Amino acid sequence: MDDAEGLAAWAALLADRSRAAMCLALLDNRAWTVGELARHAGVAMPTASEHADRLVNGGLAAEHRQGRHRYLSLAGPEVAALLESVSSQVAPGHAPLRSMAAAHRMRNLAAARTCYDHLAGTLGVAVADALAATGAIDRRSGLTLTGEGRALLGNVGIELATTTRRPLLRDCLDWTERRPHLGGVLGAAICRHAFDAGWIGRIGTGRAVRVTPAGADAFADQLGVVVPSTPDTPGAIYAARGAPRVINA
Amino acid sequence: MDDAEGLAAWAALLADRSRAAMCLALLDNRAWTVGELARHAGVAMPTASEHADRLVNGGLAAEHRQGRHRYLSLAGPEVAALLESVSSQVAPGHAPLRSMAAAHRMRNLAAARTCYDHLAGTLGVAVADALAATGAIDRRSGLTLTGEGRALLGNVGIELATTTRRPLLRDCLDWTERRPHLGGVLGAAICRHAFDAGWIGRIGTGRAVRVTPAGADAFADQLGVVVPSTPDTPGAIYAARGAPRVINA
DNA sequence: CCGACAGTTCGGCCCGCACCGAACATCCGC
DNA sequence: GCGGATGTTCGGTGCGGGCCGAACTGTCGG
Repeated sequence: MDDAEGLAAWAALLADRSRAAMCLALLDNRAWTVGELARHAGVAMPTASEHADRLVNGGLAAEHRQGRHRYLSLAGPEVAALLESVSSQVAPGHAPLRSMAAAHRMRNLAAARTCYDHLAGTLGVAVADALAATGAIDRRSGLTLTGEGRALLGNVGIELATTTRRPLLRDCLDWTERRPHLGGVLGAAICRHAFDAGWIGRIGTGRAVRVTPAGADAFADQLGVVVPSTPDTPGAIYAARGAPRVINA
Repeated sequence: MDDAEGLAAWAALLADRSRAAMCLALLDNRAWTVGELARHAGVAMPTASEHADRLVNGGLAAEHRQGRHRYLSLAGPEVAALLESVSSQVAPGHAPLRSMAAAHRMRNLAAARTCYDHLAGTLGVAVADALAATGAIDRRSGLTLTGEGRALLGNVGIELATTTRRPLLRDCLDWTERRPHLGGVLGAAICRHAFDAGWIGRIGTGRAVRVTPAGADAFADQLGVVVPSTPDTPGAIYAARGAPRVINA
């Protein structure tokens, strides 16, 4: 009975359009200031400030005050995973797109994006499929990283952190593809390496990413991934939105 | 931006104490009538009826009308999994127990219970640990059912459905133990077999289960599980609550 | 020291919605 | 067909909370 109280309180944090928008924005694993979140959600700053209080007090977000800025980020990978799960669950009935720009953004998001700290969209699913096809991961009984997979990643230069209690790899239901992509330590390591090696880069300021020409070759040669074509988008479209800044070293 | 709308709408379904209580009740994978849910949540029937409408329209619950009864159940395993995930996330800060009876119920729930259609609590975690210890499942790289595991289950007489798209096995973070127990097809098969073979039985009308004496031997001999002691509880404690009925064949 | 900027606090408005009682609609058992 | 039980519909009430503008605090830059 008192569990219900806690569950309801937790859900209430997401049960508001503005807070939901803020949480989804934070899913890009970067820290946003209150002002940026306010612009993103389309509310005044006092309102966003109150929402920020509730998200932090409710344990959904962490704050990081620095000078006159107050940065918000998600409280942790568990929160991100949960938000993604809920999003995928909700996704089926999504509203029709109203403008060319929105459709363009949607195409970019669907093609390749980050999901907290790993790859998602057509690209993310393609990576998961390629690793399964080459035997780097095995889905016949559960989900496991094979010895060949470890060797492959070692050759590519992807290190897997072993000191964390986080699952090594886990399926994350893709929001647009409705099929699983890879999360966990493995998913994060691949994504990080793809950024570091210049295989991918952000489109504008959102979660969408673009595969670079060199990246397309690298994905194909080193991971056996057939990279889907990326529509790309002039960054100007995003210019109206507040730009989140990265603070973590 | 319109994702936020959907996410908020979904969360709003759970963002009410009464609806949350109803959903948690439905987690026992049985069908409850509106009246039972009303008593369980402590609200009048008209209120519960409206809540039922919203849960069904929102896709969280399915309804099944039969005569003058209207049975509610969770919409599916995905919904159950999501609810369990959220519950585990929320659990850490749980309120202190106010009565002896509540403490008793809590002990029973913590010892052994069902989580939708698989085993949870100390028992559920013990099963997962035992399968890992005997090499039936492998956690070194992801989570897989080994050949030995398949053989073991075959000997015990547990059949694994292969026609479903549901994951064969997956970790489900335990609400009380804060460690994973087994869900998915495997978790459901083990739980079903434990009921069918008389290894476990329900305590009262809730989610709590008790390991029978024969069951304790069977768990130990056939699955290598050291069964934790079950406090057991006189069913009378539960008598005040409305009793859910099982309708599925 | 002073403007500009980021964020917070406060007061007030208003909408949504959870809740109930009463009346109504169904269905069951006798 | 007649109670009695299960649910639903309909008004009405009250509370919570989302929102904003205005005033205030604190920080950075010069």
